[in-house]
Amino acid sequence: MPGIDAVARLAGVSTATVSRALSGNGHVSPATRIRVQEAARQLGYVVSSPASSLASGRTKNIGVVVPFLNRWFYSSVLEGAGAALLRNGYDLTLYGLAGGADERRSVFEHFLLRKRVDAVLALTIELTNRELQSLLDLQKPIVGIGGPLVGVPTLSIDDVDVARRATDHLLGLGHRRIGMIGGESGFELDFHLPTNRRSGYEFALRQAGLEPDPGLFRPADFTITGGYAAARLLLEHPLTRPTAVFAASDEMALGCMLAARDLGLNVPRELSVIGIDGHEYAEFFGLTTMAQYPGRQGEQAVEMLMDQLHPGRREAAPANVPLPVELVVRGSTAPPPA
Amino acid sequence: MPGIDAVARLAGVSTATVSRALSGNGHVSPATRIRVQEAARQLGYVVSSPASSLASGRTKNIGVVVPFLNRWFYSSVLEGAGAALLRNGYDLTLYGLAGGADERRSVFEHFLLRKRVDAVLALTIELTNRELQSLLDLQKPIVGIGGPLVGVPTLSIDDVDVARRATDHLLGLGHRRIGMIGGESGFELDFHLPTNRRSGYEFALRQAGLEPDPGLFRPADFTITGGYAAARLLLEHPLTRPTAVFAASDEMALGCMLAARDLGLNVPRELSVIGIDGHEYAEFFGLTTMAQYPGRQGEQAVEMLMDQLHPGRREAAPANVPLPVELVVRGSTAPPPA
DNA sequence: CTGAAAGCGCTAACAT
DNA sequence: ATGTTAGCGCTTTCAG
Repeated sequence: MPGIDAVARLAGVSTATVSRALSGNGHVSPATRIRVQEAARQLGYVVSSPASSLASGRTKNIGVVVPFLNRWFYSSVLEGAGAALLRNGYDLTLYGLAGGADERRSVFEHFLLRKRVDAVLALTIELTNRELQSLLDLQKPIVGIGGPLVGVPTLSIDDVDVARRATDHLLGLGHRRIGMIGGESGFELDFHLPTNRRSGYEFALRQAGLEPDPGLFRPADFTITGGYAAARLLLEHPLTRPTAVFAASDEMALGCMLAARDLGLNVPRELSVIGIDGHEYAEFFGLTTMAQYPGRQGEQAVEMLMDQLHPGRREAAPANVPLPVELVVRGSTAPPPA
Repeated sequence: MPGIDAVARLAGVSTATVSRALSGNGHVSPATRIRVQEAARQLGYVVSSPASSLASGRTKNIGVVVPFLNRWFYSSVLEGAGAALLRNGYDLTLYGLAGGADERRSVFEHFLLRKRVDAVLALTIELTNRELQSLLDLQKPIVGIGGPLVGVPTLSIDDVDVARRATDHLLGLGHRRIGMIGGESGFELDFHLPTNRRSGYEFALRQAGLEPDPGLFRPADFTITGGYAAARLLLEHPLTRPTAVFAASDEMALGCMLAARDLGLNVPRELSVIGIDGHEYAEFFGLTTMAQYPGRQGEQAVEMLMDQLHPGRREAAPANVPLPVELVVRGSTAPPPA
C-alpha cells in the first residue's frame, strides 16, 4: 500500500499538492492535477481514511440509526440512502437498535461518539429525550426520516393528508361504511403516525358528512398477521360490516384481503380494500394503495445531509417539500354493492 | 470532548496507561485500571476512532458487502450480524451492490481499500474474479455467507441435503408425483444454490425409485410473483399435475399456494406445498418449510471473524459445522388424495 | 506495572 | 500554484 509521499515522489510534487489534487480542496493547476492523478492511479494509491480523518476532522462516513432491518420500509430507505451515499463518496455505518436496551444505550453513549461519522440519519424511531440529546450533542448534521424528531429536520410524508386521500378514494367510489385498520400506539414506532393516519381518515369522513364510528376502527401491528386478525373482527358481522376498509399499511391491507377471502367475501365486489405504502407485493395482490417511495426518501435525506456538509456545493435541495405519495388504483377497490 | 490526556491528568497517570487500561492491551494494575475507568466515565471520554486506528492499524469496524437489502434473507443476516458486532464493540459499514456497475466497481477499488475495515463479510454474491481478488488483496479476514467463494471460508447450509430432506418429507407422506419450483441460474444470485437444490430433489426421488420428470420442474426468480407464475404452469393440466410441490424458497412456495387457491385446488388436500427458508410469513400461511436461521448465520459469521481478529480470545468456534436447518411441518403438506 | 517519546499518514495553515 | 511544517489524538516500543 503506497502512501501519499510515494505518489508525491512519482509525480514530482509535494504531499500537500497531492492531497489538494486528489481531494479537490485548494487550487492545483490542471496539468499537475492530471500528473498526480496518473501517479496515484499507477501506484494504486487510496487515501488512508483514519489518517485523513485525524488530520481533517472529516470522516466521509454517515451513521444511520435504524430500529429494524427486516421491514420493507426500513430496508428500502436504507437501500436508497446507501446508493446515494456511495455516489457521494461516503460510507454508511449502520446502527441497528433491534437488540436489547444495553446495546441500544451503547450506540448512543459510545459508538456514535467515536468521531466516526460526519452526520447521522435517523429512521423513524421514537427516541428518548436522553438519546435525542446525545445526538444533538454530537453537534453534527442530523436528518430524520418518518417520525418527527423534535429539533431535527425531518423528511416525512403527510400522514394526515395521505389517509384523507385514501379515504376520499373510497368515498368517491360511493362507500359510506368505511372501516379502518390502524396502528397501535406501540412504543416501537413513532407515536404520531398511527394517530395522524386515523385523523386523516376521520377528517375525510366528516367532510363527507359522515360521523366516524369507533366500532369500525381496529388497531393492529402493521403486519399481515395483525391485519388479518383485525379484519376478522371488523368483518365478522354481515349486517354491521363495512363495505370498504382503509388499512394504514399495505401489509395490514393484504391481511385484510386474505381475511375477506377466508370469510367468502369477494374483493372488490363485496369489500374494497386500500392500503398505504406501495409495498412490492401490492401489485401482485392487486392492492390499491397510496404509494410512498422509501428508496427516494433515503436518497433525499442524503441530499439534505450533503447540503449541510458541503454548503454551496450546489444549490441546496429545497427543504420541507412534502414527499410525494401517489394513489395507485388496482383491483381491490370498486363501488360498493348495490 | 475530552482527550486521552485529560483522562490521564485526572487519573494521575500517563496517557500510555490510560490507553492500556481502557483497551485491555497490556498490563495495568487493577487499582489504576479502576481509577482510569472512573476518570474516563466522569469526563465522558470516548476514544477517537480515527486517532486510534491511525496509531494501531485497527479500526474496530467490519465491512459487509450485500447484493440487496430489501430481501428477507439478506436483511435478516444483516440484523444478526449487526447485533453480534455491536456486542463485540465493532461497527458495521454497509456496502450495497444493488447500484450500477460503476458504483459496484468503486466499492471494490476504492471504498474497501481506505483502511476503514478490519475484515469483510460477504453475503451471497457472485463475485467476478477481479472483485474476489481485490478482497483477497486486502489481506484481511473474510467470511462469506451463502454462496461458496473460492478461497474464502464460507458459512452455508447444505443445499443438496436440505432439498433432499424437503423432498423426503413429501415422499414420506406418500407422494409420487412431486414437482419443483427451482431457481433460475440468474447472475444475481449464486450459481450453485439453484443447481444444488435441484440435485437434492432429484437425488431424493431416485432414492425412492422415481425418475425425475423434467416437465415437473419450473424455474422462477425466488419471489412470490415468480412462484405464482411457475405454479400456474405446473398445475394447469389436471391430469398431469403433481400432487405435491417443493419450492426452493418460501416466497415461491407462497406463490404456489396462492396459485393453487386460484385454480380451486385445496392445499393440502389436493396439493401439498413445502418451501425453504422459515420466512416470517410462512407461519401465517401455514406453510411447511425447511427453516434456516439467517439471523444466526449472521451471528455465527461474526464469531468466525472475531476468532480470526482476536486469536486465543477464547476457544475458537468450530468452523465448518453445517448450519442447522429444521423441518417445520405446518398445514400445507399432507398425504396425497386417494 | 508504568512513563517517555516516537510515530501512524495525512491535511491545512503559513510561506513563498 | 506549490512547498514547508506543525499537528490531528492515539498506540506502542523501549526503558526503567
